[in-house]
Amino acid sequence: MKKYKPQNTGFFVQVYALVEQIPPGKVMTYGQISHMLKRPHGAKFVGFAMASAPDHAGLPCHRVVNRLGGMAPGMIFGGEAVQREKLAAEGVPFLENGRVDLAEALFDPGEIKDKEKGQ
DNA sequence: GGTTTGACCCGTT
DNA sequence: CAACGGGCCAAAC
Repeated sequence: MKKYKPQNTGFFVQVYALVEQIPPGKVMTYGQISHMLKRPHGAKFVGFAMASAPDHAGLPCHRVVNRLGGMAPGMIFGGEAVQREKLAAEGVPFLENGRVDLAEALFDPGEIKDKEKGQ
């Protein structure tokens, strides 16, 4: 019998809710999300949440990048180059070094609070 | 039901 | 300044 109840009190759920609020043309970093959820070193779990992303087909996990603005390895999105095209198609600016321009595309979490609070 | 792996970031040596 | 380890949720075997 599981003594843990993964319902709404899970770290993954909070990540899903946050990533889902990321608007097109914007991106977020694992560290930013983890720090937002009060997890000092939970950046791993944020990435794990993306890898374990269940039926969250509408979850823009491709908008979540690492601290360097790079994308996930392997063919998780069909190819790193593919993810880059997806972000570029949404209006996400890129740098000459092949990384996401976090200075312009980095989504501000404070807007989520204002949005949910305003509603 | 227990152990291991998994898309990372920050602190310390 | 650079490299290595730690951290701790959830699912799969």
